[in-house]
Amino acid sequence: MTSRPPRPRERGIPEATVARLPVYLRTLQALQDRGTLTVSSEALASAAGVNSAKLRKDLSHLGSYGTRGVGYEVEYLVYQISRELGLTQDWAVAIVGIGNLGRALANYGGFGTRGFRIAALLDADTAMVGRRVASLDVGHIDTLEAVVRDKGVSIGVITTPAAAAQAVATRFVEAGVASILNFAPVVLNVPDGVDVRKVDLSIELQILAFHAQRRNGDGGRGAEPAGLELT
Amino acid sequence: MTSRPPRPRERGIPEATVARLPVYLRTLQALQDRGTLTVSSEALASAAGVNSAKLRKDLSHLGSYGTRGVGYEVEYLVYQISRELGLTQDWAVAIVGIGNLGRALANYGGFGTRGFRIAALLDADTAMVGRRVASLDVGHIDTLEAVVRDKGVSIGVITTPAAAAQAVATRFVEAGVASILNFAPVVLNVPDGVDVRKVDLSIELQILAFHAQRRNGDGGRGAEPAGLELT
DNA sequence: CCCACTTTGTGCGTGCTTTCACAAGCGCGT
DNA sequence: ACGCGCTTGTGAAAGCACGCACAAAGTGGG
Repeated sequence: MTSRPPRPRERGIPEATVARLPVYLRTLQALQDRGTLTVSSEALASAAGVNSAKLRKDLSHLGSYGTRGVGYEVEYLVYQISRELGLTQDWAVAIVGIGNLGRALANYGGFGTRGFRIAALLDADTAMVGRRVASLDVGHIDTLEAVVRDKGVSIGVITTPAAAAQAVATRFVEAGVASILNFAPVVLNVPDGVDVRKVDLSIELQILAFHAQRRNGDGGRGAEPAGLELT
Repeated sequence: MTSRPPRPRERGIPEATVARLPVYLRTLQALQDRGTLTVSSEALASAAGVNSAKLRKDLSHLGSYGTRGVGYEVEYLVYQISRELGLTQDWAVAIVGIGNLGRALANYGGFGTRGFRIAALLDADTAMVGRRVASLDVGHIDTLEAVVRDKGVSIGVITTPAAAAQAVATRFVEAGVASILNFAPVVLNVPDGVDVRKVDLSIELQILAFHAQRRNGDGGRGAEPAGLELT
């Protein structure tokens, strides 16, 4: 029953492409640090771990930024991708749930290179409130709305226990945050127009386990311990 | 095609389906905890945040475990999915890189419910080696091969700085670990047959930023359709 | 100026994913 | 026993994504 207005798909850059742009960007920045000035699609694709045709098609969605016979100018491409991803502006991030994971994220210095700034840390535990983590004072969850408003937070990160995640998400949304990164192992329910991405360790492990089981003898049992052969 | 060891296809469950099974599993376990005995595809899909037709098709790849007119028996389905994902056996996990993130993972109690067991923590920093984290003694990275062999490690988790990740991955592979979960922001280069999954915070943030920028007035092109307003 | 060589940008075929729509099955009340 | 209502399982269609292969476009040498 989503009576959403027509989805104009707009200037559609395919979602699959968007997901790869950050990888290209990082690869290009590594090249830049090494002083590389231009790079061919073949070389860049190889470094980014993708097919070169796919890379060229991905980049073609941004525009024609390459030079035939030469390749792409690294610096220029870095700028174009950054701009497309919105990294030329400043994004204020709030992290809710300052447990082990929340602290790890807060201290993760290169929080994705530039563009993102951790503006606030919030927790429900009064024993945690007031403590200083990563050069920020941990605030109480009750101040979420004020913090979002005063600090201009536009991205919310949820690292709370599963039980608290939905409530935090709802408060984020009602406070006007439309981008949420969820580390809690629950499916968040949010209104249309709010963008939720989830990072889930146990899901990744389970997918690995599935393939590992298939590689081994499969069946219901564990078969032999890890296969010893490779190559 | 070259000579693939056993069978390349077997009972091909689509990759997209595999990625969703853990979500269904978790949702079912939540229902189970609440005492629910059976669930319809509609209700389960809603709770898992997917379309009910998709859910039914996904489950149909495992077999016909539902009852028409009734739905799915929760407990039975939990078992079937668990078995398919390989969670009925025990997976020994080694975490390399005991920084903030590594510690967070080590302490993350419900490491994805049952099925996974953290068997070892390794680090290159001698100041960290010997310390006790999450009831385990941190070992030195040089013992990786011995630990993998002795503890039967089949899944490696990399939480090192980017610069060290590739070397660790290579050592894992050569030690016989064919499943790697990588948190370091680099593209890992591994031989065929090794399964690498990556979890990358900054990539997720950048994708969120892209969509957020698009929701707003956009940064490069004013392609904003009429009637897009919020608050 | 022309030609050989390099590399981009893309049309097109192929295969995977999602969604729709409905026949087949199952339980229950009568 | 029978039919009604509900729900699964699945063809079929539509939509995406991927990768090949090649024309177009640019560079550099003679």
